[in-house]
Amino acid sequence: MSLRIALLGTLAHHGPATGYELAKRFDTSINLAWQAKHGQIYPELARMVKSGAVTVENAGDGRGRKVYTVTDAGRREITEWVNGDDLYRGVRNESALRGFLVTLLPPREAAAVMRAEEARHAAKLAEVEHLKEEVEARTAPDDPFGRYALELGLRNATMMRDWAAETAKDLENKAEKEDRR
Amino acid sequence: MSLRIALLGTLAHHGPATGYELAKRFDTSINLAWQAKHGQIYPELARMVKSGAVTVENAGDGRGRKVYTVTDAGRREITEWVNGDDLYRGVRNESALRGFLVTLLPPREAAAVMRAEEARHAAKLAEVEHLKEEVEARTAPDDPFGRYALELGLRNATMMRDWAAETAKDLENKAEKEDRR
DNA sequence: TGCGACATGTAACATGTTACATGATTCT
DNA sequence: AGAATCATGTAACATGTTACATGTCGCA
Repeated sequence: MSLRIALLGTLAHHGPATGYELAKRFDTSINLAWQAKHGQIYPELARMVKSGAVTVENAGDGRGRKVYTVTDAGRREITEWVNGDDLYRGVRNESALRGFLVTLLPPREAAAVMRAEEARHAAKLAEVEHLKEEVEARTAPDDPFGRYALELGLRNATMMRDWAAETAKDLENKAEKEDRR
Repeated sequence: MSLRIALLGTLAHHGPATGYELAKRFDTSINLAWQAKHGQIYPELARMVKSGAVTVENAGDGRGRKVYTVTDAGRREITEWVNGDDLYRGVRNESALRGFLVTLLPPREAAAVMRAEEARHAAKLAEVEHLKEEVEARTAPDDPFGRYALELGLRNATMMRDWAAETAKDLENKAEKEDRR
């Protein structure tokens, strides 16, 4: 369902696009909210044509490009979904799982694992900051599309990095205490 | 892969358990890191027996309970996974998607959507706080298993709630500005 | 005795990823 | 001419959810 809404939303905001273009948009700011590969996108577009949420048009070029456009029914679907309370699909977070399991290791090793985790999140944060600059350079300053999600991506990466750092610190303290014994 | 690790980790920390018990543990603190239903757990346990990560024993009671125990090979799998950098399976976040699409609505409606989002995250935060108290009452104060993940869950819910609130505020400001025009 | 929790398992389905397959256009 | 990118699609597989199917045990 959510993939469908993500595709409709992108079409509603940026205008008609091909499946290929939609796939590439999942590499930009919307990446922080949703993603999909073309192997999932093409079948979904076909389903949406059938159900009337979008229309197709053959671009008529040799490549067989197909341009998709949202219909009013499609726009209604977006509004309904946004107003719904679809939330919390099961959380599945490898970092949190690592935070869980790390206590099975001796504190020194555990701390090293969390320092590595911190580094990964710091790198992710830099990535999001870069993406933000890119988006800001490309879009009008008063166009908030993607801004809110970008802000969330930034906060999330920061939060994860700090959590990993503090967890590492805590484990390092524990290791030291153990040494003194 | 991660489900397998989550199951092994739980067995390693709490000791041998049945599939049913493992399923119930996914409703406690590990819920903030990973989850699974019994429909996924039983087949996975069968696979792990085959590959030697766990052993089974029939409890011998009429209910046909089967108790699973981690093997050394299973423990090794955990350590390897924790030390790996398995991270960032595609982010799929309905809240962020809502933050994306909300700008397609008029500011007043959009603000209402984000206020509802704020309320959902505030409720989630309360839930995690409650879970934390429960865990703290049940486990020894120096047993950090689950504590780090719980802390992350707390931070995440707080971050999401604040983000939703600030986004709502921004949209409310926009609506007001529009009214004055 | 009947209900709810305990207990295991499978089947059907939905979602998501990777690999395979094919061909056009553009740039060097 | 060859490589990279554009462009669409399907098949095989992995993961996750829901529904179906079956039976036990403890308690009111």
